Amino acid sequence: MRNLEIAAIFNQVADLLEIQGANPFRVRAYRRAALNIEGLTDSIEIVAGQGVVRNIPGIGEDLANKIQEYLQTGKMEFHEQLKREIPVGLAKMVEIPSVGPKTAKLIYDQFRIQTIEDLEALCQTDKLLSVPGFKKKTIDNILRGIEIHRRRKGNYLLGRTLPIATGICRYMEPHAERVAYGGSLRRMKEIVHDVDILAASSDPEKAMKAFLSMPLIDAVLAQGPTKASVRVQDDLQIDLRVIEPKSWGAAMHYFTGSKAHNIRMRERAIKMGLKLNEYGLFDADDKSVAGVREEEIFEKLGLPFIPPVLREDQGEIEAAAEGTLPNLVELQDICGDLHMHTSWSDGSYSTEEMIEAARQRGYKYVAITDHSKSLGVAGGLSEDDLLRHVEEIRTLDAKYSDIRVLAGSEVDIRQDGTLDYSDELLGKLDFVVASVHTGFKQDRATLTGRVVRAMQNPYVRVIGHPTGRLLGDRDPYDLDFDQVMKEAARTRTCLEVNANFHRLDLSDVHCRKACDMGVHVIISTDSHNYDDLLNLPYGVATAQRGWIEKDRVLNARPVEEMLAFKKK
DNA sequence: GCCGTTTTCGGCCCGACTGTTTTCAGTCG
Repeated sequence: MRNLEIAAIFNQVADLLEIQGANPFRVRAYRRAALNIEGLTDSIEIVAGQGVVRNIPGIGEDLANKIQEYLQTGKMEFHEQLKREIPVGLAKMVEIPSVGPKTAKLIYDQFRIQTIEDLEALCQTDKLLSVPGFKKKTIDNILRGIEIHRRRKGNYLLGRTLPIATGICRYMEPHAERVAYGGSLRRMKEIVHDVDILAASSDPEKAMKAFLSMPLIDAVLAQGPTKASVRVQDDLQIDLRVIEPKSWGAAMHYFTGSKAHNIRMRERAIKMGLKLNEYGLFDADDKSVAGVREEEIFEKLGLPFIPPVLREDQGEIEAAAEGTLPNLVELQDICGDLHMHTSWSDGSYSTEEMIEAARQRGYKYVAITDHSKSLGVAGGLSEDDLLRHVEEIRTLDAKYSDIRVLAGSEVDIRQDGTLDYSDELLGKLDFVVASVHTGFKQDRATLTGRVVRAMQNPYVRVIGHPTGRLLGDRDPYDLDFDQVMKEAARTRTCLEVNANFHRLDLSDVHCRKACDMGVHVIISTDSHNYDDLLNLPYGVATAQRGWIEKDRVLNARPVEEMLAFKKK
């Protein structure tokens, strides 16, 4: 997959063109192309091999040629040329908040500054004051921006950020008529960069005042009558926008994004002789056609409601127009959790305690899947222990009438691709998850071979956390997903959508690919304690972002039907 | 640079806040 490489180059070309002062629409064209290549489920080499690069939205003749050139030579001459004309350091400089392309270019032209360190040093002299348009405040802002840029990790896990946003909404509720979070958080992206809060109020001043007096604020970055930005712990930025209640729906749509989705929606509005902005949908006479409810906006644009998780301009508007939006799996469809650990291996609670917790969540079934023997660090069970554990599970299963308890294992896929227990032993279990926990650094062919071999085992129903990634901590290991998914479809082995918000593995992009390739999934929490059970919504949202429909999710089926999904 | 219910040229989404300006450019989302 060289998709990300090409997307990164297009993004850098956009940055450099912007600094050169190129046509903004040309810049946008590169950005849009980058975004669409990033979101592509297939590898760009394959798409190019089939000669259908131009089917990707935003890729025309010119960009198609540039992609071909890069795939064939490993370079893109236009990109190289831009790098010769403009120091790449300038592209880095625009990453500083408050420094845009114009400022970067100006500073470079006047002072030949091209690194952030040099810019900082320059700001500490008074040389910049001689430049028209630069006064102390501007310079202070640049220095502050440099500091934020240095400190910010910029990437915040969905599961860490959502509770903060929910807390702020709860805090704001008494001070406005309606409050909600929007942005990438509402779209449930695995990583978000900030928090967008929207409030509807006929007294914006009151709402704004309440927001700015929240105790958790470290600094106020900007504040106006209807819009404010603040920074809280870990440099997380929170933006608030206050609008009138009559604009609630339009504003929710606008602030949920994505930006690419919004642009497409506005273009659609224009074609229908309408104008869409955060205040509403307006006709040629500037009369409001819709705005109070988000659903109205879609209705008046001739579309069914598009769920926020799909709003990425990845074909959802076309699908909506054709009436072919997916029948997405929903949280309430999930009737059992099929991956969890107990104190028999590295979980925190006893088998009975975990069953009880799952039962209280209303699940109809649960699989207890502790680690297997070779995973010593996680207290993997020996064969004898496993047999005793199965006995315990059978006893507990008999005790409960309202929840079915399946005896399982998360069996290790060993470095040579064999499984950690014999087939005879696996045959005594109801439900087997197979996972890679070691040898992440092996080459693509070896790792792919291990997973493929595991899927060929008749007892393995699902591959756990298929890419092994830990968001922000560990890259996914190198798997040939075309091969893995083909084999998963052929052997009717499910792939797990691990709902732990550090993993979300499969990712949304891989879910979409699974969808396209006829692979079934299981959404599991991989719980090690009670709190982990609460992660399920993140897994469901990730599946939704990958357009996964209910009938593709095995644990959205009754237990007998789920178990009857036999392997080939 | 892309694209087509205004189709191969001439458009391209829209508005808030900031700082420096007296009307706007730059940045951001």
